[in-house]
Amino acid sequence: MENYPIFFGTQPSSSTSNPYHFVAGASSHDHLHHHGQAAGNNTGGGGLNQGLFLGSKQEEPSESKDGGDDGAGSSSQGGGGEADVVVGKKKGEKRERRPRFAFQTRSQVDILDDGYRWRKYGQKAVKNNNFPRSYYRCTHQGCNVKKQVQRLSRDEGVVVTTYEGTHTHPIEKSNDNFEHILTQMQVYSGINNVSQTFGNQHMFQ
DNA sequence: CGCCTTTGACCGGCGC
DNA sequence: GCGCCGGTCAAAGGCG
Repeated sequence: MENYPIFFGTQPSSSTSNPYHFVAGASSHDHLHHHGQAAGNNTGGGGLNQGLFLGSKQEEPSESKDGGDDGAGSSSQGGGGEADVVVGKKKGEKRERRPRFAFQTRSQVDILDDGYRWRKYGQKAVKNNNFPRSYYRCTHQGCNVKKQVQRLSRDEGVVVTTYEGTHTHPIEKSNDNFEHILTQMQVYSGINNVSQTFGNQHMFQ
């Protein structure tokens, strides 16, 4: 997972075929000031997942054993990959492919309230990162959306959140906070190979 | 009292 | 085949 090509400028990836060509739907629209709007796209992750993109699962070829402790930023970007996550059942059962998308915010807290209810089901230390990664699942019945939250060891102020799957139900709360999150949200745009920040860049801290 | 976090074990994939 | 590594399970405890 360290391989997400959403790194800021750390790793200039050639990324001619970067799968992450998504633009935050909310910000590309007018304002997301009205919460009702966000709740409207029930298919999306509360306005987030909507029309976003498919992430890729890519293995990093080399790197292998711990390449270094703080190597969080030094992981390879690999390049292209498939655009789906395979959640394989056993033996030739159907493979679910689900959209996945990651973004990073600068925040003091790991838990970003995006309007959904999440239950934590695991926490694991990952390589190249001093901070553990947390695994959450949407508690709504029948909704198997997952997300993982990880803090960069290099930059303690940056939290990477990865969503996986699509919500099958409307959002539960009005997400006022989320507007604030979008403000700080940094998304890697493969097109220009630059990370862009939405809204005002005044971030606390 | 119900829901959620915590935490170690377990499991499967992959590289060596 | 073995061990590493990331992801998930499930029991037990915590908190509102």
